[in-house]
Amino acid sequence: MIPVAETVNGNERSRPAGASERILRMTGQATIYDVARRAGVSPSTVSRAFHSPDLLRDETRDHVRDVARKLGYLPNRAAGGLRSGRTSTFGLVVPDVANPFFASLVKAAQARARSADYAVLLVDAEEDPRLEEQAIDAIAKQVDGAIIFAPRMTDANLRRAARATPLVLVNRPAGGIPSVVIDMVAGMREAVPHLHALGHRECLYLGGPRGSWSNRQRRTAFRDAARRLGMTASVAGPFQPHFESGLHAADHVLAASVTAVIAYNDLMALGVLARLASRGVSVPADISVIGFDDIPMAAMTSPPLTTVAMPTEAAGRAAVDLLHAIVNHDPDTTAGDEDRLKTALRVRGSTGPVSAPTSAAATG
Amino acid sequence: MIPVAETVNGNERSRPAGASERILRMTGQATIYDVARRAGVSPSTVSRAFHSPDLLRDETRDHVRDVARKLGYLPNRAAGGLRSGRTSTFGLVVPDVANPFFASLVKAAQARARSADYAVLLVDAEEDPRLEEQAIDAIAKQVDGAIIFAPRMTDANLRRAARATPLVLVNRPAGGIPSVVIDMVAGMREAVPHLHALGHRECLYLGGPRGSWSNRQRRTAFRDAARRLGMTASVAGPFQPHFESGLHAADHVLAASVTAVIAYNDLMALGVLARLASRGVSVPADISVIGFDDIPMAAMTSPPLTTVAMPTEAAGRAAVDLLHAIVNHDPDTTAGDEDRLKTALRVRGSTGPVSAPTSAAATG
DNA sequence: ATGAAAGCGCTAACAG
DNA sequence: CTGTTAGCGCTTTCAT
Repeated sequence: MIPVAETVNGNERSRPAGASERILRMTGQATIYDVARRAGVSPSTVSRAFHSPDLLRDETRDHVRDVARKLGYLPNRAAGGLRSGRTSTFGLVVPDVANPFFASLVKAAQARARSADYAVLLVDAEEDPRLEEQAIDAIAKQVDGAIIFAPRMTDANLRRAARATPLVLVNRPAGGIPSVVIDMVAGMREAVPHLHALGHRECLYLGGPRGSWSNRQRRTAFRDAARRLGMTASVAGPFQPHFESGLHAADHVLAASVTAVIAYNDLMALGVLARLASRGVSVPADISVIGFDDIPMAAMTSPPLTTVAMPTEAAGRAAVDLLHAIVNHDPDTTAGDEDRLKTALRVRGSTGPVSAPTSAAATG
Repeated sequence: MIPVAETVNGNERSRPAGASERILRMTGQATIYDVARRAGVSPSTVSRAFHSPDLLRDETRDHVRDVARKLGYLPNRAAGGLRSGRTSTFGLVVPDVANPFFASLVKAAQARARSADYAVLLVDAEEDPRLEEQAIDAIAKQVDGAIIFAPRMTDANLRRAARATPLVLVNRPAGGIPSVVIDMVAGMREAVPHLHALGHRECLYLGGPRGSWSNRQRRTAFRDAARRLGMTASVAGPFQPHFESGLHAADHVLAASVTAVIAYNDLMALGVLARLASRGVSVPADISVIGFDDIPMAAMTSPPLTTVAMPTEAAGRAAVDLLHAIVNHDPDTTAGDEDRLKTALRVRGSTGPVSAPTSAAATG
């Protein structure tokens, strides 16, 4: 038999304690012990060189770091987390990363997490409430806390999940759990009067996913605002929050013979726009369309889509900040906190008033 | 002093070995020891109940699982990984999650990873090559391998990173490292002749990010294809691959007085479209525009944008499959493997030929 | 078919 | 300032 190799990639490998013959591990990686040995210090000193540099003489610190770099030492955070109880990782669960709305939230959250030196474990729940629940359980122990965008999970399940790891909910308040919510009601209260001012008297809300808290918020606010102005308000749905749903929903719009439409989100609104155009209906001359979210692409239809802008990036950052504060027991943060962010109607392009209201539409 | 609590959330907590007085931990979570004690078995049996169920009597397995569920036991994968060397987590590094192109890749990869029971650690590198490198180092030890979409990293750095953890590169071959590449050259070889057939004789390529491998591929293929057909080919750029860059780039298009434009990606192409429209230029009557990527929104401009469709979801899945095969030492996978996926020109809407070629444009 | 014991790589008391 | 020691929660030989 060939004698056991003593070096891997030129780096000596050994373990001081009881272990005598230490060989190469699967991935020839330098551990904290290798660095310690090579630098002629103890493992604790290596650890301190990175985590508590001020406890070390500058000289020692620099030397250790130098050796570490030479050996290509990369710390195993999971191992450290096991001991310290802190993984420096946040979970982030969203219904659909491919949806620009969530994508920008993910991006902002990721950036913010990084600047606080946290990694992000992402789960795309594929708009499936069961996956949302499973996801939280699956990652609970690997993270210091999680940001959950799960519009369809029940309060009970959310609370159960919150026992496994600190949670921050987004756009989905559930008693006692800290959350960041975007105030969509305010946006609806701008959008409906806007349509009214344009002369519309019959409007239709195209609903989002079944069971979605956001959708209930928007729908209720829509009905309230319309009723208050004496407008005829009808609703259709539920629809999946996708472009394709908008294409399909456009037929409901035409059937309902309304002059104004507010869609659950931009993707749907864009779908409506596209289908209406292919049906020869002119927007906004014949029908006005408003969508929520304000994704960048909404600006580029002609005329540009009027939207209710949701501060998604701010929401992503706020969620990370809140979670960070909770995990680190910042004094000025109480459990049950709820960050509330504002929406704003964003009117783009020409939106001339319509001629005259058409006949009433059924309320569903 | 108050005697130490023996139960947390109703679950007894204790540790068999040397540790005598075990108290509650920060998050009152059940460990494998709690389950073991409660089920009257050893920790190894609990572990086996989940990982090697066939080694146990059905009776034992069911009992243990039952107790585990009752106690709300969630395994700490990081701890297991420490021992077993497998974290069941993949890293995924992309330049920009908010870009629909990457978002759909992330989504597909995530879904595929989950179905193989892997978690995904996501890093958004913010189009910054330094962050790309740091990201890999930062997550190397927390993952079993990583999928890297880093168009700007150097081969040397990539190879260095590949020593830290198994890597699969996307759209960025680097000698020896397994990769999944989308064959953009083929797409360009369809797009340019398409424009030629439409009567165009002067075309402009709007370049992507500086240093991007993808961009070099597309640009070279563009020049070759145009030259072969005797077309006047010019290029502009580099541009950031965003909608806003397209708005700006549209001015180059008008200045170059070409009749056809191929943009680095859809986002830019849409920006060009928007700006041209606001300048009163009619597409495709005056100028033809083609973009790469084929994001869903590209279908909804009027007329719809002609695109070169990139199989992003397939790429995401392929990358995960390849990485999975490598990590698990599947026999039919060799290091240096390169999966190659095809693009396809997707012509949408009316694309009538132009009247006559304009004067030549400078080649840059 | 199950248990006992050792230890993954790291950090945190506690000593000096 | 630095070293020693003892685990974090889990998996895995090695014994039964």
